[in-house]
Amino acid sequence: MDFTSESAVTNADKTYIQLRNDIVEGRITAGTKLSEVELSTNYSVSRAVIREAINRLMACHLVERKANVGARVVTLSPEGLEQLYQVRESLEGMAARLAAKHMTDQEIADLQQLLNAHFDKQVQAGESYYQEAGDVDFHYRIIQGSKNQHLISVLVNGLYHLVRMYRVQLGMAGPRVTTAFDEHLHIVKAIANRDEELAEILMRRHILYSKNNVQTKLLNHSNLKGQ
Amino acid sequence: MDFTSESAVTNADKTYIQLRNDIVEGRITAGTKLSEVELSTNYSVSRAVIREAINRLMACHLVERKANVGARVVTLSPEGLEQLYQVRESLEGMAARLAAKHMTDQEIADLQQLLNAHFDKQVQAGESYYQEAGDVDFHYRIIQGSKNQHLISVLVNGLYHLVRMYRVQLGMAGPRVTTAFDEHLHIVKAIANRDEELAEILMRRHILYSKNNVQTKLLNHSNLKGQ
DNA sequence: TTTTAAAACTTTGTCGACAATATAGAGAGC
DNA sequence: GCTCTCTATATTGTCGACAAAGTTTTAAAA
Repeated sequence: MDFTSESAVTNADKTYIQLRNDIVEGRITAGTKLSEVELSTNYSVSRAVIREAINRLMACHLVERKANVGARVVTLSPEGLEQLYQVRESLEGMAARLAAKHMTDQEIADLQQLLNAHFDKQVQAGESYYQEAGDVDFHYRIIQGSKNQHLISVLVNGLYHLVRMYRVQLGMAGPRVTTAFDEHLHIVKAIANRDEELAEILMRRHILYSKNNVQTKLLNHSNLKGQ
Repeated sequence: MDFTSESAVTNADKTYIQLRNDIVEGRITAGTKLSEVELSTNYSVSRAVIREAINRLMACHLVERKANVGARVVTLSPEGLEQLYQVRESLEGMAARLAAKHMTDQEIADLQQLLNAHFDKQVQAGESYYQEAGDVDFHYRIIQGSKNQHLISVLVNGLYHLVRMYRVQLGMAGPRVTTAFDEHLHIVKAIANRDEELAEILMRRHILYSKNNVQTKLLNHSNLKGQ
């Protein structure tokens, strides 16, 4: 699940990752003010490393800071979700295009095998499996397959944490399991055929569908909370 | 030129901007090791603010850091340029699409007027004008016109500094002046017609052309340096 | 002469204290 | 009773010093 296998050598690294997970997974709720002293006692580190962690969280749009005032965890909103998925559509579409160009035959074979494995598990677990891990795995591999460092960095180190935050906090389970799987199949097929154009189009459409799905969920969510 | 009109309230802000400019404009050459103590004396601030500045520079891909070793200014390469422009193509294409949807009529009118003004200056200055300021202005407005915060942040606060670095350090003057202007005209026309699809296609093509132009320049550049 | 290991040194990572800015509260004036 | 100002308090921004990790130098052994 922590699909980046990021190496945390320094103390600031570890604190950043901890804090990030606590935010993404809702243990620190959206909109909360982040007090540096409070955090430094909670995480048992000095304010300096907390500040560095917060700076990194700003870089991936998980917190916002106003000078001399402080940092707050971002708040989730339908507009934010819309905009996030627009960027995903754009970047991951390009990633699929580049993956069709740059992935090795071996990598493509591995990807197909991954889908097969997920399909098996899905059958076993009664369709409830292919919701989180499988999807993330799939998208992550294609992003890596683009072999584009900027793309990889912006998506994996940046936006994907926010994506995960929306997913977790909206309690992503639900339909769209099987259909998403089929879409993944078609995308891989296009990549295997080295059809860059089609790979991009299919990926964009896939994310567009995904957006609509998540958006309705968000609306239900806020409706429930509103009552 | 400093088209972001970013507000630098804190000392770290100012130092970040100074350092960034010194890197982008080549006063600190690509590949240089960034010594924290040396910088802190040069910029007359403590190591803490230097560290914060370096962290922000990492976020926009202008420096890379290895833990316990130090930070280096990135080195420019044909591959890096290619990858950078692939991301630009993707994101700015989406920006144009969204601009066609979300820009107000007034904003579009302003944009057309901007192009006209640039055209006049271009005639006066004998075609050498429309190389930097005009181009940046144009792209910046469309990015803003997308009204997508993530898009704006990734491009303006992130990748565009690297784009500028390539431009400055390759000494961007040269042809492609008039053709780029025409392409801009067509893009604005598509936006004015609210033709999202076409706006995206034209912008992507525009950046693709631009990439090819810059790439040949980079090749010449490295050839010259190699001799 | 080459290789290896240890010690000296340089650089980064972390910390606690001080300075500057913003927020909250009390009190005076209207 | 309300508003405005001034003061007190709390929080962030900045600094210099110490700790830890990496790098270079030096010297000894093969």
